Amino acid sequence: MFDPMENLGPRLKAIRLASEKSLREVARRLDVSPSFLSQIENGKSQPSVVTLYALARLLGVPVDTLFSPTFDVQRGLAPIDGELIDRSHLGHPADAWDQGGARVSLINPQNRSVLTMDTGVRWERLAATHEPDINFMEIIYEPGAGSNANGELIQHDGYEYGYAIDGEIEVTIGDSVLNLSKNQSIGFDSSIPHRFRNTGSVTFRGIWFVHGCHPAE
Amino acid sequence: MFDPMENLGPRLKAIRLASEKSLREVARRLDVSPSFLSQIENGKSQPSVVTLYALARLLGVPVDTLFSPTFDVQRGLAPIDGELIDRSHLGHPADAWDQGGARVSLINPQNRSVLTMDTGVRWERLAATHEPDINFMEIIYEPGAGSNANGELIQHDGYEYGYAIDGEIEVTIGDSVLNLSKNQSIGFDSSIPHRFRNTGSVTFRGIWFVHGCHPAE
DNA sequence: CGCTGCTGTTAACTAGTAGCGAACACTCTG
DNA sequence: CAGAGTGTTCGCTACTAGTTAACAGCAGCG
Repeated sequence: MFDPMENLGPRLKAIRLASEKSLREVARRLDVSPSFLSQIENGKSQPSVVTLYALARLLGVPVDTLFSPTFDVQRGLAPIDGELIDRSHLGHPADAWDQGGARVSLINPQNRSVLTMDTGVRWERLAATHEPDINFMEIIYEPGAGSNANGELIQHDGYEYGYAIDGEIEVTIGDSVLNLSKNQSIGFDSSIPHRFRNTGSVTFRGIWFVHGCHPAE
Repeated sequence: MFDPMENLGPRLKAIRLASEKSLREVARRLDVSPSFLSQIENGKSQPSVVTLYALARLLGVPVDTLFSPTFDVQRGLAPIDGELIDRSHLGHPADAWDQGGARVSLINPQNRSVLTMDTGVRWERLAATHEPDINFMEIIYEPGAGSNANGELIQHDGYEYGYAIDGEIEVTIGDSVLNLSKNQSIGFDSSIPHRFRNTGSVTFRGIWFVHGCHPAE
């Protein structure tokens, strides 16, 4: 058996910080004193069930998330922990993760499954429904990084949609070379050969949606 | 808001009975007194967080199950609750704009097609491919605004994915009320009745993806 | 029938803690 | 410097989580 309380505090704190709420703000909305909340977060006190529940609600996470040390909201179990996933192939982006099972999946930044490529590219999964051939993720390209080390174009069935949160990225689609920068968005038929490359000097972050309408079902 | 404790006791009892364990047996394995367990089940006392957790473990259900007002023991997720659903009208979000034609579409913020609702809700289209039943957009909810003026839930075929760029929004899906705040992301089967409402004081902005997988596939 | 062993429920009590207010140290901003 | 924000610690108390004990009801068994 493992002690559920051990991780509760730190976890709560992590989630609160991730959602950029101040301790006092959460305390106020929870209708508890800031001091008490601090004590909870530092494991010096334990909330009652009602408080715990309210807290989970406020932070937008299922209660179970607060217990398991590593936890992936969508499947209710400790996930494949990112980082070390061996990804030999690099096939279709929509295959990146095995499709999870939930009908509803709300994910906190620190709970995302992460796929790190060797090239300074990271994909962080944003939701896992049981819908096939769909990937919803945040993609991060460090300066100089490209979707493909040697610069070749890739293509796959389906469509791809993206929104630039931060930074700028060079998008090559077919013959055109476009620049996608902050607040711009893009959508394209991904059967057209394409490639991304961060030619700038700041990290690029974008919300990406890959819809691989299954070639051979 | 609903009171989480109200259903906790009865629910625990139901689950225990379903698994054909006697109160005393559960109490013994939980290492609490039978009387106390009885009090919990009858709402005359409340367990501590540790006890609750142990109880959930013992009964083999996720903690959240114990809170959800209606649930299905088998699937562990609150099912679509029949009571308030009838809403056939209220078209499909994926039909919001007529489907555009390009294979590639890069859109600048100031060039987006905008759909303004009367309720302080705006949808700004982020890409227009010729893919049917897909909508990729930025959605903006002013404080107080809701996806539906009268607060009804809507449902439609397909899936919906969202990422919170700024602010916070209350998401009701089925029986669950979640809070989606900055950097959090969500994905859900949109055939479950759902609703959004900005209950906070700042404008909510999110990247949204609605995928209406046409019913007759 | 009484006895034993099970079921769940209630009453009275207490040890422990959930939660509080006040004061703390720190960092920014003006 | 003051002022407003951050989170943390201390000491206290009101309350409640969890206890034991006695309760009622139902089954089988000689």
